[in-house]
Amino acid sequence: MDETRHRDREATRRRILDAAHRLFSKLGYEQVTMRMIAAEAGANIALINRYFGSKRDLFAEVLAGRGRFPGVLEGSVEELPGRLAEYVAERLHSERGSPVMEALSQSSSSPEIHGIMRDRVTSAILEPMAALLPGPDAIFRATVATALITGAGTLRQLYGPGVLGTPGHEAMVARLTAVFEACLRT
Amino acid sequence: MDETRHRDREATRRRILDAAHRLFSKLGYEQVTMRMIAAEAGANIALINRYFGSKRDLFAEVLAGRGRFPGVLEGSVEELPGRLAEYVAERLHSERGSPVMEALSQSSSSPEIHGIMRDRVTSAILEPMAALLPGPDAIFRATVATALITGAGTLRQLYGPGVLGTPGHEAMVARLTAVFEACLRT
DNA sequence: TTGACGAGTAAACAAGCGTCTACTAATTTC
DNA sequence: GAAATTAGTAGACGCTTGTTTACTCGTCAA
Repeated sequence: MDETRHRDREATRRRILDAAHRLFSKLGYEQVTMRMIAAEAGANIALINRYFGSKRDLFAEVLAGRGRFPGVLEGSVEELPGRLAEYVAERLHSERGSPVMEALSQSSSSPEIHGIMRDRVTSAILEPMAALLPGPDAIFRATVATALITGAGTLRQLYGPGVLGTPGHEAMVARLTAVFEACLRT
Repeated sequence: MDETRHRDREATRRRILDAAHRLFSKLGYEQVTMRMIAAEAGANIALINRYFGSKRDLFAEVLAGRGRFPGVLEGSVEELPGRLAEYVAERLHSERGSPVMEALSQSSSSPEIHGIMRDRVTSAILEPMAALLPGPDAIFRATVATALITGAGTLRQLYGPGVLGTPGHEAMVARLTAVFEACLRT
């Protein structure tokens, strides 16, 4: 009712979830501390574990909530390489990205969340992508494409926006489209 | 002279370096602790910093010492995609890998060593590979190929040896060769 | 107005980290 | 053989981590 009430469990919970989403996407699981999340959310640190149980559980909920591969996997298979190329080209010189992909590029070294990551990558990326692909070895072909996206994220993280020697946007998309076609080809 | 002497600075130094190499390659920078390195090397923990200065410096020395991309970049350009494909196929279902590549897949989220990693990837992989490639955007094309290798390492790390739905070795190499050709093509 | 409920808070917890100091003891030098 | 050198050791340092406990106090029903 009143939008000015000061003690709102749901609102606080969502502020924490949003803050965790932003920080995990940008920095990865390990680099983000509970205190950073609390500060970003403007909430007390004890509330995080009260509402989510643990850091690990919070991470799982972030992935579960926002984990759709945003639109890229929807549409015709013929244009899928082009959409993947656009996605990679964009994330090579911008800040934002899908939380699942960001997490995959940046949190894969934390054994604590391997299970969560694995399940999420499988159900949100690999399986849907493979389902689109005709022909044999669909899962493997989807895996190769996913590896390319992941590696691009890793290098983006390492070299910063712009990465190395990126040509113009169109040329870059053209090149990447050809590569994704090779990945996904029957 | 005598191979049984108990106090040998150089031998201990090398044991520590080897142990660090093994652990960093397998687990990544963050997951490896000084105490783990000391235990693996059979040396006292204080000797690590005495001989190498700090964990960061030790990591840098590991990368500097073993950082050659092992043979893959040597040979004809025409067969480079095939050699890269063999390399990726092998590391998809085995344990061993180049320390630079392993570190790249597993340590990229540690801002502490971004500078070290960046320099090493540039000088050991990207620049030598780009130097082999004729035509425009050589650095970018080498970057795409590197992204694929890196991403494969990340997924290997996440899913374990065998990864997902890998077909037979030959079919896998054939597919990957086609993809690398698309990456590197003029 | 009172009492219960619960959102929010402050502070501490144990554990682990990289690092460093003070020391022991083996080796070498004279 | 004594003294200097130095490889190796034990243990603590300060700090940060995720987590938890004990508490305050705003809110709402009776």
